[in-house]
Amino acid sequence: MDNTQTLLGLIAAGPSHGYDLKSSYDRFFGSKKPLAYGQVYTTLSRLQRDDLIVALGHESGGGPERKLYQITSSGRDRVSQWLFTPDVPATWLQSNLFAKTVVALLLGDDANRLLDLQRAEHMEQLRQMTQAKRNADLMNVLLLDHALFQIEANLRWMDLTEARLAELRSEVVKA
Amino acid sequence: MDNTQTLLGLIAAGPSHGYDLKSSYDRFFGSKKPLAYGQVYTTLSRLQRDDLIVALGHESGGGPERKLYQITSSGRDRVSQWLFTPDVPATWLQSNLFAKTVVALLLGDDANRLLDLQRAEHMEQLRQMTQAKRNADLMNVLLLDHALFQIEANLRWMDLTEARLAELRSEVVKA
DNA sequence: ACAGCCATGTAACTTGTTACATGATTTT
DNA sequence: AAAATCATGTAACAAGTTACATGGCTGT
Repeated sequence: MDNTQTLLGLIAAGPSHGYDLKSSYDRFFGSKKPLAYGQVYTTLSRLQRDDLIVALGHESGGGPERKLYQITSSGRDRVSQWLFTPDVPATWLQSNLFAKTVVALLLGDDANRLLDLQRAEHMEQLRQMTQAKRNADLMNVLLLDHALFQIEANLRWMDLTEARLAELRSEVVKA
Repeated sequence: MDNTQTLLGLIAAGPSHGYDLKSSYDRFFGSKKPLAYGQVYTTLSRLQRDDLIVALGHESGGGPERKLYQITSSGRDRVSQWLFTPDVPATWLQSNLFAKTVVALLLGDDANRLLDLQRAEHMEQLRQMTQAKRNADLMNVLLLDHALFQIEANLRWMDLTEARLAELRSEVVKA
């Protein structure tokens, strides 16, 4: 997902320090997949090295020392470029689900079993996320909707694939 | 997508060497996102180090030296575990598209513009992939179908999100 | 006094990317 | 003879994960 760009984007919204960035990040992008502190501080030093952010100096009043970082104009350009450059398709063509299915077919292994297991997991996630949407704020509803749409797309693909398994098996043997 | 696991899966299908694995990989998983040789050989040495594969010795007859690798029983276990352990939801909750949208909202920047650009790119990909399906073998049809379903899901999410932008802006300001 | 949170960082390790270097064989 | 392809690898770097180390402030 590119944590570096996302963090830079958060700094672009206003000067901040590592600890705070980590919690903003987690708040916006979900309790699953929390950002590690190790990641935050190493990323910040790289951003500073590349002149995309600058340290505003230490703030020590009322609490532990905080290092405030502010975005530079160069950093602002970078964010803008990131935002308005649409992602290329490579992303959509790499899928664990597809890779596993291919390998299962190559091994003559039980591709049906794999697909059934994945389907069960997808259904369970569908259930959980639909449930979670009930108490979520608008931002999290959007996040969950995105995941829900993807899950539904995967389910449709699995149905299609399972219907074609026999054909696929002969295709793989040929290769 | 986890290249390490995928390569191990390909070796599980039968002993092979680096060069050959790279081309199998590219054939199965698409011309976009070709696997770098650097990746192949470093991955192979790590797999060997971890006793997931063993070298069958050099084959020098008729051509350059080739190092054949074979999967071990430990490696076979690993593949099996990979295949039949369904992916967890974290994957579906991290999306560049979502991250960009959030950052655009935070910056008070033009989220509409971002979504329109992404939509245009998605439509173009939809067109290209639909076209590509015409001359594709079954395996590639499956790959393309997977991407097409994802693109459609993203398009639907973008529509939904755009319809909610006004609401979202006030939500973000509150935060 | 102690627990819990705020805050920053380093070290070791894994994975992935790009570029470079080398040389043999096959095809034109 | 030259070009394309087969084949293996190293070096340098970027990014991500986990674990560890440190210390100050706040609330009970």
